[in-house]
Amino acid sequence: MEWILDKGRAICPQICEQVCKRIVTGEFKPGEKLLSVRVVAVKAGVNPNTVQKSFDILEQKGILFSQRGLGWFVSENIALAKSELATITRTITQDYFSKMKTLGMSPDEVKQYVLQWNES
Amino acid sequence: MEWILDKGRAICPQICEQVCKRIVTGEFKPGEKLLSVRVVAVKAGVNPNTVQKSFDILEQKGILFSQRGLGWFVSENIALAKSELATITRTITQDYFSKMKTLGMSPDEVKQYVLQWNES
DNA sequence: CAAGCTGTACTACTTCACTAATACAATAAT
DNA sequence: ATTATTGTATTAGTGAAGTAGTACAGCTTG
Repeated sequence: MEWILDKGRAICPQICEQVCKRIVTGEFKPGEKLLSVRVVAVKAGVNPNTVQKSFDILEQKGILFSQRGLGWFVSENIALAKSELATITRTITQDYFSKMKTLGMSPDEVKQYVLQWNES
Repeated sequence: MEWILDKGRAICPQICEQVCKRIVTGEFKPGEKLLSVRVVAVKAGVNPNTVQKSFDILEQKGILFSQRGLGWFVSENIALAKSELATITRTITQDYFSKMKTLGMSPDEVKQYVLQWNES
């Protein structure tokens, strides 16, 4: 369970994204217990409160749930994570097109530009 | 000269981008005098200091230059703005691919996803 | 029961980007 | 020369995001 976070972006949403992704890819299974807030915080090199906040958000969306004294668990309803991930993907792409538009690129030009992209 | 800025992103780089774009598209011509820092600030609904900072950055890159008591002017060397805009475009795209990768999408999958995108 | 895990809550501190206000310097127009 | 407009500089304040530290509550295991 590696946590590669991009400093410079807000950490909270990144953790949310990562959890959703791992659920969708099957790395986290329904009902599975996650590592504790503190442990994740250390592994990710982040403050426990930030992890807590992220998990709270995911709980509100029904993707995770917590049991006091026990830990955090993956919800049985994977569809929620799947849908959330799709929304995130969409939002990020929307933002990308929006930014490129302010630089004077039409959607079609953006598509062409992306197509010829090669590099990681 | 409209200034549509996306709150939520840092304003400084957005102003820099916009100026570069306008130079490249020919809206701002070499040697042309820009509106004053204060006027731009009002038009963009932003603080004059932020505009000043942005222009300073562009001056450092040789894209703009200032004359005390006179105003800000577009440099004769448009290639600099062109190159800067290309760099920005590239960086934004790089970031986009990077974000999508953390969501589990390979570059090829990203390309497919972008291709079928329709919406502004 | 006691110890050691958990989640939860709260307050204070730091940093960054931007805002706000003011003052000063240089140029042009009158 | 005076006035207005410009760039420039400085200081202080604000809000968001994250850090840091501490404390409390509930569950499990020995």
